[in-house]
Amino acid sequence: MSRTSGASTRATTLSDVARLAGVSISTASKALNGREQVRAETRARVLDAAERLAFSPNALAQGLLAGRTGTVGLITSDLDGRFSIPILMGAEDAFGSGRTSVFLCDARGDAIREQHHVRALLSRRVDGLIVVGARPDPRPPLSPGVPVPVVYAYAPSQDPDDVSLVSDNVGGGRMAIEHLLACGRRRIAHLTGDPTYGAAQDRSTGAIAALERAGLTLAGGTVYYGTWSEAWGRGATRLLLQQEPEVDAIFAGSDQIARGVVDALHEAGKRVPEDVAVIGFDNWEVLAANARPPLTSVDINLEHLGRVAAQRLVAAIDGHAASGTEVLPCRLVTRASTAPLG
Amino acid sequence: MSRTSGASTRATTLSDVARLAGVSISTASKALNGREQVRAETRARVLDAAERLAFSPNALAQGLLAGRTGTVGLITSDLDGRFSIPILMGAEDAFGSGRTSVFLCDARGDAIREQHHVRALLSRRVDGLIVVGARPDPRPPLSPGVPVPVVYAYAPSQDPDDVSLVSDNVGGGRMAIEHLLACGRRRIAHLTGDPTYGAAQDRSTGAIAALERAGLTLAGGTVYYGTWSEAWGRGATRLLLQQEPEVDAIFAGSDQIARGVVDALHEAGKRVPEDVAVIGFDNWEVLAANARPPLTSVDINLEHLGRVAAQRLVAAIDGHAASGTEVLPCRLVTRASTAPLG
DNA sequence: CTGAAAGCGCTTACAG
DNA sequence: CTGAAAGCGCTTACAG
Repeated sequence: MSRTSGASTRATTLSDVARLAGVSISTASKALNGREQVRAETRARVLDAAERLAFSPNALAQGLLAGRTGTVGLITSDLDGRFSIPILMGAEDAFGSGRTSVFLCDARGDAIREQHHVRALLSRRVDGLIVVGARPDPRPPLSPGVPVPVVYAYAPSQDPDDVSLVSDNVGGGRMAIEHLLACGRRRIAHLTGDPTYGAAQDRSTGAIAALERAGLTLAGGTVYYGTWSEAWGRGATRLLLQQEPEVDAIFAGSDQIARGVVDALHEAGKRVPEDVAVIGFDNWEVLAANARPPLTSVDINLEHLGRVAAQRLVAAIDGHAASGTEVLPCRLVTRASTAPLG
Repeated sequence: MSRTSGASTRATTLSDVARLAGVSISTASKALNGREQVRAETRARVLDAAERLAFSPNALAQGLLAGRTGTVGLITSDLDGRFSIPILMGAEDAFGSGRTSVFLCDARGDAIREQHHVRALLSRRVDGLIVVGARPDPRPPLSPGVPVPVVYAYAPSQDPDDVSLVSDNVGGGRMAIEHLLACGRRRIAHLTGDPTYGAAQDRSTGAIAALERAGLTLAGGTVYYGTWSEAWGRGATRLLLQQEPEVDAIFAGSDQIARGVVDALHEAGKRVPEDVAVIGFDNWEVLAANARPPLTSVDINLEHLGRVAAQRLVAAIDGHAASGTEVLPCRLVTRASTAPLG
């Protein structure tokens, strides 16, 4: 018999504790929960009994009584785990250790599967839901009638009355350009991904606005939209170098694109950052930190997003419902791919 | 008042359904649960009432009765989400839709935090636990006395009696070499990561054995151990090319290393795969698919690992406890970085 | 300060 | 075929 065969032994219950301590169940309950009306000596006896029996109160029974379970559902559509885990970690932090547990469900971008998970979670009486979208564009809200608070993170709900948390992509774009300007760059291009992504548009908007404020326009005359891939980063860079050989900085819309940019610059005989500074977006560690040189990148702060999502959810559960979309700031992480013009 | 303010309205209960259908609670229960002893017309009436009230049975109450909750805890230490999400997806598939929900907790490599999560999950009466390690080496088992079945995935337990599931790294190393041999390569080197990782040792062992079987030895005469980074992949490749300029294939111990290998080969004027074939390990999509050329890689099949972990856990919960470490096969994913010698 | 009783929402023998 | 009763493990008024 292995240790795990203990699965069959009944868990110790409050009445076991009460019996061992020689008190009633209600007294045992009060003693364990720190209620006032218990004699110190009695409380000690109960605590001791609980300790010896390794008593762990049944959270199901407690939840049934309280009408609150201390559980939350996190529904994601994250296929490679890049978004969900940081958001989960932020949420765990915000909920505080042990007070709340998180059900994580992956809907895989499928509305049916999502609906299915919502139903299962509601039958488990989660106190609330966090919905993490697959891409950072407005998404349809959960079907109406969900009886618990919902917070949308990363991808906002299309319903402006819902509580949504998104990254400030406009601000991130501005931040990237301002950093390049501070490095003394003046011929700055912007190569980015799929133009159907709101995030691509927003980052461009922020970038162009920051350039305008400095009295500049984009090198190459326009934003280079394409796909979120290294290959496009390379191709767009080659194109750019033909049209604007004197470019001295490139703002890439993602770290993947930035990786391609750096490679293509090397092949064209350009030094990074001496000749051309490069900045990425997402701060995806495995890509940004291992590039040659390591990439300066705009971090969208997913862990913080998760933390705030959890805070808003807790507030809503406690009846302090907010509403509307909240935009959270990005953060610049500087590495070797950007530096002042020597 | 937004829709989410519905949080305050009491959820509909079985007795609401019974009242609307004009039957007793017990009859309503039987009708909904498909028990035999209910007249068809009565059942229809109950089902209709449940439908109209959007009744969703309280899983807490059911779990309290059944002594089983249909929940499972997945404890991970995955900082970037690379392992947990595929494993979670496999587990979700294996558990079957809706029958089981998964609590995901991130211990972040901290034993205290892990212990903490275990306690919280046990108080929620999970039916079992899956523990996903931070790195694929044997790890200390959960503290004894956990009253539910535990399955260790990715990183095995140090206790050989525990149920553990690991990837066949020896087989993966063999597979990589056999593929290169099948491509007609004969001067094959192996550059890999941190030698304190059992996985690094295992992959090397498999590689060397496969070479021996073909009457060959490693190009360069030895395994090049280093770190799991692109930088090491580049450095090791330069070293190798000095010592063994005629190398015609490189087996890299990870995709990160393989990315560095490819870059360094290009810089040395070697074509991939014409002059040197390159194969990676992990099949980390973002790295492998975007390399130039895209990398052939050994996939450790995390989703399958999760699926099997869930199956073993379900079996143990049902009293069919297995024991010991089970080794799951890897899978070769071919891309353009390997090809037959022209 | 302590304990008997009611009840959270359900299921399952057990009578009728 | 239907329903009253007991009980899963706990907490919380309410008496004593």
